[in-house]
Amino acid sequence: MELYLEQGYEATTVAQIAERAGLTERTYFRHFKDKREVLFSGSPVFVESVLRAVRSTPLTVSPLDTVVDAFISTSFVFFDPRRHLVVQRQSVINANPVLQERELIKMSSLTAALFDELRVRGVAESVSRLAAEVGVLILKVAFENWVNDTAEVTLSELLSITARQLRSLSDDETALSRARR
Amino acid sequence: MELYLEQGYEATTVAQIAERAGLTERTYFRHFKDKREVLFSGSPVFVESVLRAVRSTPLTVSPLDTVVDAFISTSFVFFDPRRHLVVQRQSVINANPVLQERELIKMSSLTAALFDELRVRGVAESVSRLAAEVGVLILKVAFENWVNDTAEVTLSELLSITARQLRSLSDDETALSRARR
DNA sequence: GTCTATAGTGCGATAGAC
DNA sequence: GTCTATCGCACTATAGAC
Repeated sequence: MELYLEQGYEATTVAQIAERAGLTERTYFRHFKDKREVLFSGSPVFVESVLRAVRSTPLTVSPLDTVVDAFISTSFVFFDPRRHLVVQRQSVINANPVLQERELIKMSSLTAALFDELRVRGVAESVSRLAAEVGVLILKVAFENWVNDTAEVTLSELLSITARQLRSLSDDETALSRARR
Repeated sequence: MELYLEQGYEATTVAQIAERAGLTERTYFRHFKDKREVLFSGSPVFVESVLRAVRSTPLTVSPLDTVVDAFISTSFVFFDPRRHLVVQRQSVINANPVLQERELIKMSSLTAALFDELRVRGVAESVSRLAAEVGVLILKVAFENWVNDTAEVTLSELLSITARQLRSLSDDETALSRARR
């Protein structure tokens, strides 16, 4: 993070990262599969925490609410207390398309993991798929607003707000499409 | 595509691609910025076509319907007549995480382009964002079902079906969350 | 820990299109 | 005469094989 912030991502070599960490280049690649991965090492921990939250949610809660609630409780622990660090990390990512690619595939694997978890709970396949996708969409939008927001509202709050907005978008759409029939 | 299908993506070198095309490696990199990009050269054309469709839609149509309708009309021309080729291409992509990363960032730039287009039409920022995101989500899910489907339904039809499912997911959620209050 | 293949870049030369 | 496409060559860094 230091090197990426000081010199930019591209200008930084793995050799430099290894040196600053007091390791050899070879050892870097043992821990992280490529130059990008070091910025995403927290991702599996986050995913596991979300899945745990889903598992501990009663089956009476709707699938989408289950997912969003899991994000809310996990964000409260994972993101809200570390806003500054998260913002720095995001600024590095936003400046580099190759890092954005990696971030997107992490999101996509989060979606896949949630889909599986919902399926295991007995939710129908097509509903699981959509609930996982829509849930992660809400996370994405809320997260972006949280990072760009100057007024320091919590990510947990923004997740609720975004979920509500999405519902009202859909209500409007439903109303509109009914009106047009 | 030939080489990627014959030998796999990783096992294929840029030198081989250039040779089969009767060019040098250096010229390949003039046309495509990296080894992956050659599989995505159709993407900007698709995006432009979608944006044109959005522009020609009356402002009375809701934002989400505008986006979905644009996908339907463009898919009818772009995907439905070339199912076999699209399926082949997708099988190469699905076998290689680095190609999936590239695909995801193309989707993300489609979302950004749609967001801008809606904004230009005077749609509010937060609505534009969500309509673009939800629209692309519908495309993603419908496309995956289309590719995996043996019964040859058109992508255009699947787009309508998926949009309807998403709406009913949201209706259920709304009903459920109201019931729980 | 060492050794190597290959992706990807920078620069310069050449040739053809308009 | 300018613009654009191709090629050749030297070079670096990532990533993987051994």
